[in-house]
Amino acid sequence: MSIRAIKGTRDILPPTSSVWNRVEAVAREVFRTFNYHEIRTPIFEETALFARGVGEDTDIVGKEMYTWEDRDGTSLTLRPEATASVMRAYIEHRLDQIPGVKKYYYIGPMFRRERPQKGRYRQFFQIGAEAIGSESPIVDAEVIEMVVAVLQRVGLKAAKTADLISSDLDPTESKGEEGFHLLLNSVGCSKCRPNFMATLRDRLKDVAPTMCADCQRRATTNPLRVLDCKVPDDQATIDTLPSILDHLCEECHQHFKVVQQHLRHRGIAFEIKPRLVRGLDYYMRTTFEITHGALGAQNSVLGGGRYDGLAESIGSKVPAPGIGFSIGEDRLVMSVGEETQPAVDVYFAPMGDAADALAGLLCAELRAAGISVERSVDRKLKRALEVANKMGARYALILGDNEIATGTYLVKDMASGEQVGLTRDQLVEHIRQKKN
RNA sequence: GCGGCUGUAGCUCAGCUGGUAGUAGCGCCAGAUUGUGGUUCUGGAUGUCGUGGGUUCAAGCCCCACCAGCCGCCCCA
Repeated sequence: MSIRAIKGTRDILPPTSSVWNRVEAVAREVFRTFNYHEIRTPIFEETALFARGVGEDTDIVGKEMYTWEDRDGTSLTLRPEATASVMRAYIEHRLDQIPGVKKYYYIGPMFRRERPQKGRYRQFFQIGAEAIGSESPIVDAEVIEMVVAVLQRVGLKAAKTADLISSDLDPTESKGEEGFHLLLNSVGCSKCRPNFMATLRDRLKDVAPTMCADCQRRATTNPLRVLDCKVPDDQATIDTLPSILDHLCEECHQHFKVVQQHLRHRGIAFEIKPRLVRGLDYYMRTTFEITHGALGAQNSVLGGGRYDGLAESIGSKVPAPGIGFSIGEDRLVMSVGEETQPAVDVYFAPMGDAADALAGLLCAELRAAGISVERSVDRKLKRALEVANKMGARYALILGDNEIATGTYLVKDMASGEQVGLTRDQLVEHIRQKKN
């Protein structure tokens, strides 16, 4: 058997690759308007970075990383996410010395060794952004506003949200299933979360035995996950469990309140979901997620949150509070849907040796004018036009002995079939005009 | 990592209770007189039937293992 792409990886081919390009271009443009700048970090790092940053006990670190030992014995890991790397770079280059809130974005592949499924790959792509250097809830709201802007600009519609706070997202435009849906929560801080965890564990001791097998297990391994259980019979019990939002300390409560206020000011619809749990240890206070109905089981398009303690956990002496998100680009592209690749402007068919000799320079001129050109290598005009048609070319450009004798170029509009003989000067103008 | 389903030409698929692969549709290639496509007509190419074993006189169809994809769980983007 021939060599194939390995499990969980894939080739992104045209025309789908053009959707990826568009999504990335839109993201970059939106980020620019919020004054975010690109950061490119290495694709592998010392394993310890992720172990400490993401958290030893998370599934990501515990069983999903691609880790190997380098020749000198250091343990290296293909990055499973980028926030830890951005923070590492921030600390390493003393970016805290730059005034104001530091804003970075990245686009690139991440690696997690999970069982592949639709919307979940072992090499997948994230578009993410981080705002570091401020604890202000205004930054939280702005980050969320920015990512919502990316989704909208890419053509997604907001879904009808249950406890909708009035909105310019125009929720009536789409049916609940189809659009995207912003979920918001606060998971507290190092002061208040332990209290909540204690009461939650306490309660679970009593109720867990009546719940599903998964929940009984989670009750000890990962109590927060119980809140996220989808088994119908468990829902009644879950409703009786304490909510993190009732256990926030005063600072966290205030912070969360202000985030919501600012989202309302901007008319961004959201749903508060006290059960929203994130799988990375570094999250605190604000967490959020956006789901999209068209995706199936892996319906989360992006997730994010605040990570004020991350810098310290990877060894920084200076605090570096921050908030960020990452978009699952593979999933975003899926929910955007297919698009057709822009067709070539001109399919150029030179016929005969004299035309061949002139062809190169003419192609160069057209391209220099911004016109895309495919030069035919077929000898027969009939064949050339067939190919031009199949490619969806807008124009066929014919140059043979007849044209050379009269000093013209025959331009054929493939849609209408009309042909005109033009001089060299008229040629570029003609094609450009109709191109717009 | 666990469970279920699936795997036949480039794509979508057919293949009856095991008998030696289908003129299938789309696509591709070549023709239907000399420099004109999109419609039409004619002809053609392509498959180690996911891979490797096993049962059988005989396997695309049955059994086992592996691989890959999809769906669900877990988790997350």
